[in-house]
Amino acid sequence: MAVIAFTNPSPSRALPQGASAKTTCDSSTKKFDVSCSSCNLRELCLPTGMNPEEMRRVEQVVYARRRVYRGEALFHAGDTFNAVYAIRSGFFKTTVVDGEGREQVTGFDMAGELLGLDGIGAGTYHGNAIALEDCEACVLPFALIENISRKVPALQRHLHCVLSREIVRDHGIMMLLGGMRGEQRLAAFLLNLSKRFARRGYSATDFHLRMTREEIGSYLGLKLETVSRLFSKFQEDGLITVQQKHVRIVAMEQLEQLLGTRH
Amino acid sequence: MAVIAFTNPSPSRALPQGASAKTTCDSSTKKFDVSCSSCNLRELCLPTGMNPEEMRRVEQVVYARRRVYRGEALFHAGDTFNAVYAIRSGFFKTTVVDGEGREQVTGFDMAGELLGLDGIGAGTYHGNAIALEDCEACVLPFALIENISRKVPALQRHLHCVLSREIVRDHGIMMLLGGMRGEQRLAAFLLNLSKRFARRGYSATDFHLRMTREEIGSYLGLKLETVSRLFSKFQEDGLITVQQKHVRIVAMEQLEQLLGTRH
DNA sequence: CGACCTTTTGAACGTATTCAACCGATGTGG
DNA sequence: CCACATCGGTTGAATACGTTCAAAAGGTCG
Repeated sequence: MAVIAFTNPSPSRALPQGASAKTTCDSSTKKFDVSCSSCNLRELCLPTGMNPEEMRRVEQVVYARRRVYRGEALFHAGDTFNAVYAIRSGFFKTTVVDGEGREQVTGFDMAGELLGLDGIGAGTYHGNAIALEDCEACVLPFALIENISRKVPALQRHLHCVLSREIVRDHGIMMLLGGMRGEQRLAAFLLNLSKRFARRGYSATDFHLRMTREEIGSYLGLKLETVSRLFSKFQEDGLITVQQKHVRIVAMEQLEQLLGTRH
Repeated sequence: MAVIAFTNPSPSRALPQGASAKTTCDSSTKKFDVSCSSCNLRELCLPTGMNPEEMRRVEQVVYARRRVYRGEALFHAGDTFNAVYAIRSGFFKTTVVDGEGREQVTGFDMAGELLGLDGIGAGTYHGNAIALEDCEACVLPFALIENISRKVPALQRHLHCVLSREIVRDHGIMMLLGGMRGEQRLAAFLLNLSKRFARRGYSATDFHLRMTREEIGSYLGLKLETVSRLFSKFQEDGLITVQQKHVRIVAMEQLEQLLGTRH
C-alpha cells in the first residue's frame, strides 16, 4: 500500500520518478508491517493527539526499514533526495564536506531522531550520514510525508516543528563554536549526550562514546589531541572518569557550572 | 480578507487566539493591498510556476507590513510565535543569547530572506531579530501559511525548501566556525555578502557594511580587534580596500583562493 | 562643540595547534 | 596462538593564532 509513495503525487520539482529505485531496491531495505503505534520511539517521532484514523494515515509514511552496518552510509552528500530517515536503533554521525575537501561533523544522532532534512531544499542530500555502529532506520519517503501532511494537520505541524528545532539546534552549536572555550565545548557536548541518553532510558552518567576523539574534535572545532587533553583534565579535576570510550560523569553539577563561567 | 488568518484555522498547539493582538495592533504594523505578484522580490520569496488561482491564495498569506527602525527588534527571543517575516527592505541581524547571557550573532539578513523560522518548534522565537537600519518586513502569520500550504502544494514545497535551506546554511556556518582560521572566516563572510548583494542587483565588489566589527566578530567567532586587524591585513595584501564600513573587493580571485588554502 | 561609540593599533599573554613519540587495544594472517 | 600491523588515544614541547588589556584616533549625533 505504501508503494503509492513512489508514484510521487506531489508537484515537487526535485523528486524524479526513476530515482526512487535507488532507495527501494537496496538489498538492505525491507518492507515490513508498519506499526508506529506500538513503536517505543512513538513519542519521539510522532505527533501527539491524533485519532485512530489519522494514526493510520501517518503510519503509511513509513515505507520500509533499512539496516546500515558500522561504517556504511545511510546516504552521501549529493545523493538524490527521496526520503528522510527516522533512526530506530544505533548511532550516526552527520558530516559535511566543503569544496576543499575539509570534512566537518555536524551532528551525532541517535534513536528517534530524523536524518536527511538537509536534502529537501536542493533535491540532493547536503551532507553524509554514516553509521557509527550497526543501525536500523525507518525510510520515510518525503513526497509521501508532504502528501499526507496535507491531509493530517498534526503531521504537518509536527514536520514543521522538527525542521524548526533542527534550526534551533544548529544555532546552539554555532553558539558553542563561536563563543566557548575548549573546556566548555566538551562539557556542553557531554551534558548534551547525557540528556539524550537519559531521555531514552539509558544512564545519564555512564555511557559509551561511539565516536572517536577526532570526530568529537571535528564536531567541537578542536583537534583530537586537544579533546584528549581535555578528557584527561576533566578526569584529573574529578569531573568524570574516562577509559577509552567509556565515560562516567562524576560531578554533573560542576560540569554544568563550567558552562556558566565566562571565557 | 486576510483577517481570517487570526481565526487560526489550524489545530496548532502554539498559537493562542489572544496573542495575535501583539502582532497586529502594533503601531508600526499596517494592513495594505497585497501584491506579491508585482513585488520585485517575487523570485526570492515565492514558489515558481503557480497558476493565477494559486497565486491569489498565496498572496493571502501576506497579512500586513511592518516598519522597524534601526536598533529596534522585529521580535525578541521568548516572544510568542505567530508569524514569520519576509524582509522587504533593510538589513537585520539575528542573535541568540544563552543561559549565561552570552550573545552570539547567528546571521545577517537582507531583502527577500525569511526571519522567525526558529519559532515554529517551540511556539516562541528562539532568537532576536534586530534591524541594523530602517527596515520593512511582510508579516506572514504562520497558521495561515500552514493552512494555505495544505491547499497549494507549491507553497508547501516552498516552505519546506526554505526551512531545509536554512539548515544547510547553518551547516555552512558550523563548518566555518569549526574548521577555518580567522582569515578564511572573514574571506568567506565577505564573499557571501558579495554574492547576496549581487543577486539583488547591487555591486558585488563595492558595498557598505551595516554591522559593527563586534557584530561581525560575534558572527565569525572572533573578537572585534581580530576582525579589525584582519581587515587591515586584507587591505595591506591588496585584497580589499576598507574605510570604516565601506568595503571594496579588489582581488575577488585571491579572496576565493584564501578559502582553498589548508589551515 | 563635546560626549560617546566605533575602529585601529601595539604589546603581553593564553589557548589550542602542530609535530612527534609512545602506548594500548584490536584485528589479521602466518 | 602469537607476531605484527593498524588504528585510536595519550602526552610532551615548541609554535602559532587569537585574545586581552590599553591607548589613541576617527566618526557620529545630540
